[in-house]
Amino acid sequence: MARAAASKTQTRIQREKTEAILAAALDVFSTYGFRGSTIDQIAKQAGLSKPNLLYYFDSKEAIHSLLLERLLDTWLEPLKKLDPAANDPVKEIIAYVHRKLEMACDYPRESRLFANEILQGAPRIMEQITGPLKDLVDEKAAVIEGWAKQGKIAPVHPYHLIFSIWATTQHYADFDTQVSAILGARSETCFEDACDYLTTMFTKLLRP
Amino acid sequence: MARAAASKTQTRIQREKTEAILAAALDVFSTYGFRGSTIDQIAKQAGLSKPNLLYYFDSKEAIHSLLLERLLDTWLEPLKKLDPAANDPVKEIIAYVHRKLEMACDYPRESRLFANEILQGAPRIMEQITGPLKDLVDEKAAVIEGWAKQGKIAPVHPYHLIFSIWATTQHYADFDTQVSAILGARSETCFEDACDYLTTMFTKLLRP
DNA sequence: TCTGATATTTACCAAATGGTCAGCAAGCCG
DNA sequence: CGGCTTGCTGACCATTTGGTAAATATCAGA
Repeated sequence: MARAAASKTQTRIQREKTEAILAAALDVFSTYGFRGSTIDQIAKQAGLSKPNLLYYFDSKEAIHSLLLERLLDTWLEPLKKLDPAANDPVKEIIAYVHRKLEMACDYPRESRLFANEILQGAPRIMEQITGPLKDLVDEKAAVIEGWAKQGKIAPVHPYHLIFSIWATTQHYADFDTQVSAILGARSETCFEDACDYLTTMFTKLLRP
Repeated sequence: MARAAASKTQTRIQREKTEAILAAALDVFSTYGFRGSTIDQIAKQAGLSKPNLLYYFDSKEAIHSLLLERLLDTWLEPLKKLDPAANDPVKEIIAYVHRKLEMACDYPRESRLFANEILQGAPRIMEQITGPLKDLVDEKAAVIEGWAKQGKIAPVHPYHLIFSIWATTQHYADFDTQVSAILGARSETCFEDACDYLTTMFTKLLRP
């Protein structure tokens, strides 16, 4: 626990500075990964000196952990909202795709932070993956399979459906550099085009 | 240029050691990214001392550059093979998906190396992206658009089609940790399931 | 087997990095 | 204002890191 955060009631300055640090850390970690990032870099980005930053957080790892911890909740929210009782399952899944795409476009740094962590073998969030994340996916995969058995959507492998939704949506955040470079001027309508494209793709796939 | 590699004819040892180094470097770089990897780590993995490694390569960056350079050719090959004269465009694109998926599964480290580089803003391969890669994609996107206009495939945004193929196939290499953790025992049939799933998805999308 | 080229090691360096500490400065509250 | 807590800094430290230099060991060919 950080010295400053150890007290029960945070002061105004504590709140402001910790948030500034986390914001800066998100920038840096999402770009360079954990090992590729330095405290100095984060401190500079946050407008603090290194010792000052370390007054608020005990270590580099502590910042990273807190960031990942906070991330996972937000990250799972779109899938959590998938309603098993929806009366139009195709629309419900498409809505999930839209939420996911929006999240990737609104929070690209979060997406990259997550991608970096997974790429490196998820050393710091493996428990979260095999725990809450897996549980949620298992649950929702069962829902999807149920819909398929009832003939409400076309028969698809539920896990690979989820993977393909993750892959296609997060691609726009994680590989943004590449996407922008290739689209050039077309980048301006990228989000709308992607939204249309993915809607079509998953609708065609899922319509019974 | 590395001292050892400067000579025109490489000796047996030079060939062996450079390959060992590149193999080790691929392992390390693909996991930790450029900044997160150390020469010591690579040297150890290759069974060499650090100075000995630096006898073959001038710097950490030199190894990384050579790796990326070699990578891009292999990486673009599947798309290059997309035949504009194919008489069944849907099948032709599906075949491309299969080549891509196979490549992701056979060369996951290469996929991750590339992913790491793009995630970090592609500082070392931006020219390759805006150059050869973009040119190839532009060319093939035009082919796909042609097919769509002729009614041979359903009308789709050609660039986003390509992105979605990249995203879905590379996902199995880049996010393997996550995929395996979630599938658990189901991982064994992952490749076949993914192949089936993607075939269905893209066939449904593209069939006119 | 001798010799020159190639290969490898030991010892080293400067810079960067994660982190600490003692002391000084600012806020806050009576 | 005075005093106590909170916030911040500069100097410092040990370790790691990328990289070098010189000395030594190994190899291939005459």
